Amino acid sequence: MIDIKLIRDNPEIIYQAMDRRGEGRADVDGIIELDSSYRLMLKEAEALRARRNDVSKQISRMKEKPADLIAEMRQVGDRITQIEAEANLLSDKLEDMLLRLPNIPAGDVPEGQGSQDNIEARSWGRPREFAFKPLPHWDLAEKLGIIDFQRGVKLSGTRFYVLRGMGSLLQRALISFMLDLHVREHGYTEIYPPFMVKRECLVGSSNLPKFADNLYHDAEEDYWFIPTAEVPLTNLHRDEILAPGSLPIYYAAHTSCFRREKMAAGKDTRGIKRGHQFEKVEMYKFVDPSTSNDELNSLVDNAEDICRRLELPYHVIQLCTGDLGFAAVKTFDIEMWAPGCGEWLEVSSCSNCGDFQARRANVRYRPDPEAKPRLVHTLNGSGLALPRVMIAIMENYQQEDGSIMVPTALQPYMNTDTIR
RNA sequence: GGAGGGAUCGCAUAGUGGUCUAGUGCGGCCGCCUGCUAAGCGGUUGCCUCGGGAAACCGGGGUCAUGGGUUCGAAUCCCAUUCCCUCCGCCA
Repeated sequence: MIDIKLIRDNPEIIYQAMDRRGEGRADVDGIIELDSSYRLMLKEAEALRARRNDVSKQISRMKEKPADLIAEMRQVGDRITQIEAEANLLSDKLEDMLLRLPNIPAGDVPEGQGSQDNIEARSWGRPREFAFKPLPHWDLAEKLGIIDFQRGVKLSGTRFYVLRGMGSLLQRALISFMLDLHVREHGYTEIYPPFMVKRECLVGSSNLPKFADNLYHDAEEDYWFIPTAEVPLTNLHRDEILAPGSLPIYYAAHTSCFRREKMAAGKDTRGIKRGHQFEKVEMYKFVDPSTSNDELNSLVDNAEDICRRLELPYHVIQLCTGDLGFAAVKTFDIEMWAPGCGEWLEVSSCSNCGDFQARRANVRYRPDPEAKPRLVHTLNGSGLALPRVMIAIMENYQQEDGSIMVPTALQPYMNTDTIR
């Protein structure tokens, strides 16, 4: 959420931000208008309250209770109730509009309309030369018996699959490998959070109210299935004031993620690239605002480190203003080349959200013991998304006989050097 | 799921309709005292929001789990919800 005071005092900054994102300005005007009428009403209600407080105090000191004053205050009370009811309607509407307004892109984010305007920041490694025609992972995995697509569909329908034997072990090995690296070498604390959370957590992380379409929801208990560990991690410190010296905080979590993928019906249904349920290791940071840009760079590097150690060629893409996510100030995606299906796979997306989520989730810190609380900055990044890394491993490490070599870094976790 | 108890300023507690502008202790901060430390003494102490101000700050409103209600007036009374604790039941 953008600070209403910033919108109120510097609307031109917000107009420019919306233009850069390719969004309209209409909502901004609506917000400014609502805000001003709301504050007018609030002022009136508060003046009446001040009077009632004052008179009530006087009455309390009188022995004889004056009937006329009491009658008048009864009317004042009714009026307050009336005005506040109207003011609450306005403030609810205002809140909803603010929650649907995207974040302001950083000044150094390249301008652009959409993904075609993203720019490559750097690349690492060289794609392997194949002496044979590399197979897509769905053929490889099926032949090896490590992914069962048909039974996945039998159990749960389209976009579900079953990992089996070495397929399941490969995923588990990767999860342990990634978490170990983040915890032991990158300084993250491992977290195991709930996979179902309350509605307000989704508001805090920016998934609600605007993106309800992509979420699974249990109506009976009002539990929401997390689409990413970013949701519970953001909310770990919701409504808290972090003590001086406690920043930065680094968390890493492995969770299942649940997404309806309603918009993409029929797209990417082959293989394990885009399922309704998938595993991901997520990195999350709560940091001092002055450091968040540097923290983004080290976050991306932590994700890249996984790729390098798995010896999988990748490139880093900086998203342009038109492709930036709702909550992000600045984002870098990491993509791995998959020679079998012949496409770049997004295995990580690392974003600095500035104070956008922190304001929604009310996460603050005290710079020093006597200082007023300030909003933290939050950052999130995949480190990494499992299915796509598995695709990259299967397709890049495949051999002519259909077996798959295990990356050196994973061998201790799998007790073998080949999947056959 | 059933029965009962509870939620107060960082922590611990007091507070059953108007001197609560929420008291006290601990902790924190500032100062004094003091060979050093400890102790002692004095002062101070949250958060949100609106208005004024360049700012320090000043004034208003709100905040005693949350949302409603009763009342001129609610931490206090009523209703609903959430969470916690105890016991019973069920359970990986």
